[in-house]
Amino acid sequence: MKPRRMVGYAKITEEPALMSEQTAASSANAESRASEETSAPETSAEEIFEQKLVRLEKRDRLNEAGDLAGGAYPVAVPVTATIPAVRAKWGHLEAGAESGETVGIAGRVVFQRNTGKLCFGTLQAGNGERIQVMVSLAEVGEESLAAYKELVDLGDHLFVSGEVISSRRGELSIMAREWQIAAKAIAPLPNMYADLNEETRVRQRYLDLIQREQARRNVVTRARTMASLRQTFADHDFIEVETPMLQTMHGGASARPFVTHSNAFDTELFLRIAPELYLKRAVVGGLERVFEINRNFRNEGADSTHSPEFAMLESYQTYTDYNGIADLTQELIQNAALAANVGTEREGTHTVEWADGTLFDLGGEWERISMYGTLSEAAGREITPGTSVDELQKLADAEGVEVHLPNHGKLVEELWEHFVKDGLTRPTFVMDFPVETSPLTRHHRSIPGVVEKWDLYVRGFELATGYSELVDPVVQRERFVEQAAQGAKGDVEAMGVDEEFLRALEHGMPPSGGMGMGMDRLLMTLTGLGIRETILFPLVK
RNA sequence: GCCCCUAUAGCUCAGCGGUAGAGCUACGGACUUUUAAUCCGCAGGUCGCAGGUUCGAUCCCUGCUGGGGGCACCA
Repeated sequence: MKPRRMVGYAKITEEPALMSEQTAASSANAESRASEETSAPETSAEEIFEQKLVRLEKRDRLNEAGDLAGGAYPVAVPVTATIPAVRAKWGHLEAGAESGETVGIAGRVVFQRNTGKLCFGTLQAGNGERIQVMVSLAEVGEESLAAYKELVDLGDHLFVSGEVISSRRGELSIMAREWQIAAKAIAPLPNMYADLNEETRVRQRYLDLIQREQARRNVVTRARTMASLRQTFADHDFIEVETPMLQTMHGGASARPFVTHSNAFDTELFLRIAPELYLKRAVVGGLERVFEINRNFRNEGADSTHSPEFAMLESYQTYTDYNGIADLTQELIQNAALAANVGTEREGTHTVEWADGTLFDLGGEWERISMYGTLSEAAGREITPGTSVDELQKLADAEGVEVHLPNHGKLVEELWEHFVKDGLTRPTFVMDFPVETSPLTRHHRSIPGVVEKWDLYVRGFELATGYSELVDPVVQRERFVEQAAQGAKGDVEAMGVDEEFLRALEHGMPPSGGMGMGMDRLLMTLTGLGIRETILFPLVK
């Protein structure tokens, strides 16, 4: 599909002179042109792009006609009102009424209904709101009406100036006194009443946005969510920073990085997998409440919940811990839900509606459960950080849970997922993880073998994770050294010893709580959509 | 990385071992109140690409490429 399109496009751009000659010479005689085509195989572009050629010819005519309609791509048109504004002001005009007011509006032609002496068109604004325009022989004259019918196609941007009226059937309309092409569409508008197939939706998102209300809504929800997060942070005196995406060392998470090369430094560079190590430097420097919303890149599998590039929120707050940062996280998400609901019937509530119609309540206090506690309860036996690997392995075998490279921590996590995770429907903070699975995290202040970490589970996936941050530079160095040893053994996800970061930490980082949250996943939580729908332009091959 | 499904007109989709069909779009015509306007007429396709089987392949087989889903890994 794609290669053929590319070939065709190349043909078009290579032969502009030929085509305009041809189309100008034969505009009144499609049949003779067609027979010329068959005898001239080098111009076979027409066979593939008949509709485009027709429109290219109209573009030429518009440009040659000069003031007939101002050319195909005027630098400006005298718009005096937006389609939504006209609707808001005159939406309740009674059928057949005339407002006496003249406006100039522009929009994309999405439907046409032309009769002999009266043409109707439907113009669509960027937000999807529509208004009818009428072009009547009595108002614009014979020449203008004929030009309208010949030159205006579905998909064109059209400017119309005229009186705001309501048609006999009560449709709010602009009765044109003047009209002008605002931008000629050369490519035909897709069918407006059948959704594009999924691939086209993603590859040509602009068509999806023109065509599908849900696509437009997703973009708005995402923007509002981002604005809401920033507002909540601002309300708590956080400041936003941007840290490097190109890094000489990758770190801050266990993940395989993308590798690139700097010509200037003649060195290997990594696209960041997490901003953590830079944000912590910022905290050392005195940015006591700091956050970043930006892209991370992970060279791993892609599916309905994972994209190679994804937007991530990370924040750090001094003089709080993983409990304090859980409070903040809940507030951030609940405010985002409020923002997503603005203008809907659920305005003012934390209950969001997913694309499939499911209502999901994000309100109230979210439960904080202990990983070991809930696992013990569900398994019907006491499981603690002291439970032996043997005993855990027996339980796993009995339950049919397979664990790759089992150790205490992995067994506990896998068993917890098996016994508890699927039962979680409400947003839930799962607290206190086994130390083996979180080597970069601070040990629990009172429970040995456990770290002060939580995962926030929503819809069965991890939406966010929070920590009481490890700030001891000596312990941090030990952990890096262990990681580097793993790397030497071939673990592609292991990070190296980041001396620059350690130097910062040696200057003292205050006790802090830290949190990371996937933005695309937050949008999935608020909309119920897959990750490819929440990202405007997902990576496609 | 493994398994399954899928690719047909500008768009959305049928279809079948005997070289393709619908709706909308496009093109020609009629129509001064339409709402996906309607009516009449008429075009448009290397059936993803490359091989193979066959008298004959869009259809069956193999490989490749793109897309979707599942498993594994990860946020």
